[in-house]
Amino acid sequence: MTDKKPGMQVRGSTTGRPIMVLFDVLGQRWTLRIIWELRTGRMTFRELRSHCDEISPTILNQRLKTLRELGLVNHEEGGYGYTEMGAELAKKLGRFDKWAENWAKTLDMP
Amino acid sequence: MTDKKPGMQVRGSTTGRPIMVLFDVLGQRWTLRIIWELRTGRMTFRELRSHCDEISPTILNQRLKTLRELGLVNHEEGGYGYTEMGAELAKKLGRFDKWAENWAKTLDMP
DNA sequence: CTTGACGCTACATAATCAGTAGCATATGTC
DNA sequence: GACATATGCTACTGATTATGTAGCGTCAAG
Repeated sequence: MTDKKPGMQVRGSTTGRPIMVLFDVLGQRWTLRIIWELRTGRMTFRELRSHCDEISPTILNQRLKTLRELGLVNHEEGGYGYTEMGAELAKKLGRFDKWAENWAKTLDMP
Repeated sequence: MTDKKPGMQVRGSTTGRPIMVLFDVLGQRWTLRIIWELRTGRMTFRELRSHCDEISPTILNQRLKTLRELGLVNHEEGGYGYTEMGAELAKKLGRFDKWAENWAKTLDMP
């Protein structure tokens, strides 16, 4: 089911280029959100689920499985959380927050 | 159809927080890829399509519509390309490339 | 032996995506 | 004017994914 790994072919790319694999994975619904929510620390499946607005457990589980296989998230004492690489990625994503605020302003926004 | 704008509610978030809107949009299939492919410059619908591995025109059009409404992409002389904000976003995404290469290495990879 | 939290699965329905065909407009060529 | 070509895009059908709700099996505590 989860057979996305750098080096393998992914939807829309026969190269297996890591960035393509990454985009392919992040381009799945909820993945970005899940990574984002974990920024506040480790949490259980159910905690994570409620942080993600009660996302369906089916999807949450699928995403966590993928993220674990890709070495971005793990599950140990304290619940789900980042691996080292996962933390790096999350840090990068964090930088979008400020940008998004500005972006919102350029769009005539609340 | 495309009613995603910062300040509005999106899937999984009642706050309309810009970062959530962003993640919601980027979490749609092909969106990241489309932004990525435009990095080499403006191109026509059809050119863009072939850069994206012949993505269905239905989807491409939907995504472009959304990206245009969100002020990230526009369509003028020379074809589709970034707006100012779009270029900023793309630049940020570009930084994932190197990270992804390293990430791939940590996963025992080609 | 009941209670509660945990990680997760089953299953049916709804939303989204994909793939192919082809239209309408514009531009250039003869 | 008739014809070819490129462009942006829509229509339509079938396949894939996501959603939502219920609840199971395990474990630790009371």
